[in-house]
Amino acid sequence: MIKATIDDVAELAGVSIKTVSRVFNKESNVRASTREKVEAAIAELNYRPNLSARSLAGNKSFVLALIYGHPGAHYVLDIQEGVLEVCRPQGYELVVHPGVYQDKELTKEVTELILEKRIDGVMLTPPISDHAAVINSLKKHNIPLVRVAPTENKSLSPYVETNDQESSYDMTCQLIALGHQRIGFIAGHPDHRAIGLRFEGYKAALIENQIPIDKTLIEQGDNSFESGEKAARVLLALEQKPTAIFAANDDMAAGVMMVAHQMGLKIPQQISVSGFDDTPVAHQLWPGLTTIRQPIRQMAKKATELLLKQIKGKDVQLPASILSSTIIVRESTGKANVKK
Amino acid sequence: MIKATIDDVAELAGVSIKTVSRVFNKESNVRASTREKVEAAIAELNYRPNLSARSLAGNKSFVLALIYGHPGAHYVLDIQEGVLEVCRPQGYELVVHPGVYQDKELTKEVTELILEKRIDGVMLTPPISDHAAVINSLKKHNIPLVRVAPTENKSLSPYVETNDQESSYDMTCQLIALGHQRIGFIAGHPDHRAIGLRFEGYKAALIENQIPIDKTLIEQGDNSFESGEKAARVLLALEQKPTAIFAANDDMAAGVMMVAHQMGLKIPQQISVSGFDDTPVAHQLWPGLTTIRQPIRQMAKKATELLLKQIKGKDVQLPASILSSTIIVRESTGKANVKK
DNA sequence: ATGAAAGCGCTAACAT
DNA sequence: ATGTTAGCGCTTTCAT
Repeated sequence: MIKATIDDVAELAGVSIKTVSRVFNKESNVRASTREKVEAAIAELNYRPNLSARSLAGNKSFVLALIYGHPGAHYVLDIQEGVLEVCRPQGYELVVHPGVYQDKELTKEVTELILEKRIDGVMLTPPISDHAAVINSLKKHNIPLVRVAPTENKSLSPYVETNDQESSYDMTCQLIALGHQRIGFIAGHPDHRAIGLRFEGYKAALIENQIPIDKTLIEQGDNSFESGEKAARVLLALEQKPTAIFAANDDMAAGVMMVAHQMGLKIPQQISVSGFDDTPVAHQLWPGLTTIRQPIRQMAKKATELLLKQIKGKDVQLPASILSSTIIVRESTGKANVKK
Repeated sequence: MIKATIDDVAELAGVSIKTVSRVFNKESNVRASTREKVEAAIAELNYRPNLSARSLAGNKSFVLALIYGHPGAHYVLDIQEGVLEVCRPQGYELVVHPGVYQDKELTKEVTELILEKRIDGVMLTPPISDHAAVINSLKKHNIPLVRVAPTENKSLSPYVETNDQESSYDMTCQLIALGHQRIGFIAGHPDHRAIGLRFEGYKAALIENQIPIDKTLIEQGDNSFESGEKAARVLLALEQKPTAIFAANDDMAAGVMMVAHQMGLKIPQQISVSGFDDTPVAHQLWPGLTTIRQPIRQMAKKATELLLKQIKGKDVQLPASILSSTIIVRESTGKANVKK
């Protein structure tokens, strides 16, 4: 079936195996006519080079690793599929490694993985994109690295990011335009730095619109639904309730909606709610959640390109391009119901 | 760093490389004292065998492939992590391949993947577990195969499954016990056979309880939220409305809840709703969705064990063990509100 | 522009 | 119980 080796191809094409190798690796110094002969032989035999042999001889594995923290299943799967879409056609495979940011063993785990499997390049996703020890170890071993949405030490590796801060700013401005003045904010998990930027966007919008920042309106969450519920219970029990709550992710926003429903508050008439991420939950909730959609798959594709470029020894310039998120307006936000 | 080769270890331990190989591969015929010497040398040099060399010489890749259809991001990620948990400690890596059941190219894609990457074993998840062409191709190439929740041709490969049908039966009985007589059912995508069994469970429960099966209460969905909405609009517009709706998955159940909310129907007072899968959505909806949780991760772990057993040439007996699902009761189901 | 020869680091088959 | 000798199918180096 696929038993053909480089020798078979060489024989059929009437050249040496080195020439076949050159054709396959798109090296120069092959006459066009020779190249065609070889390509015909490859096609006829349905030849595929043996990866193990290539790796052994060339000291490369043709394998990339994706180390992911857990910002949600859809995020991870989207990243994963984006990477595959780009790396497979270029002959690279992907190995995935679920990592836990707080795990003391994480750095060791990752280091062993890349050393044992001779990984050619690594991609890190939030929150691990900002994990200093992992990054250092990778740099030390000189492994090509690319990060998705890092917030710190951006000069350490190529990366891709999205305009989270700007989107949050826009979302907040939109709420203000709807007449909201008391806008609650539920911040994300502190380990997850990229989500921290969302808070910055919120603050910037308030300042820009000369609305004082009221600390009682700001709660700390941890990205989970439950933390959203907890924060909402605090915010909605305030004497001066917010008329809108902006949660740093959809899961927490879903928690807010749950509490609002339980308290008999009408959304959006009595309380507007908005989230961030546009997870599937966002449009399955009632009412539909106004949120922000990141171009996750495109980020993954772009990042993979940057990684492969590095692996192939090409220069990658910093900073990488920034991809834009989009506000998705659904039914959970509406005009402020301000008592006059 | 990890530059030590088998020769270095052999030299340090004062034995031949073959003996080192034997120790590493846990072969017999090594004296205990020799084994210890070798192990000490391995530890001292932090030796890790080169995977490529092992693959090339042994004609094995130490790589498994997971071909997944798309039954939902959490399902996929759960499976993936379950597989990794078992295969990594045994020295196997995992390569993932998102496949589309309807894609005409799927069989070719999978075949090329296993041939080019010299995959040692393959796991199929629903709905691809029942994809005859893919299975045949794999069998033809003699690749060890394990399937998650197949419904057909079960003798073709080892597999793991859960008691979907029984769970659906139990869920339906539970609704009946709450006084429901008119129970709507929204069936899943016909390509996804495992979900079809859920319908069988529903029917069995009705028959058992001598409730006539009313075809107007049965709608065909496709596993999507939108199809759940569509089906709910039909069911809830019936002259003789159901008092409960059981959807074959959570996404469709979420669609039902959305429509009920829009129609101003109180859940569960006017309409009970239940789903299947216990996706994160289930407890983020308001009210919380009564549903069924499958032991996805355990299934994946069990399946991986079966796959590795096959790869190592051990006999695997059919049928494989059946793991049990659990009914999770939340607030979306309640007593039937039957007008007397 | 092309080829010959020497490994890459391991396993397998066969000694001993 | 342990060692020796050939490869596995490529890439690399160095000729030509």
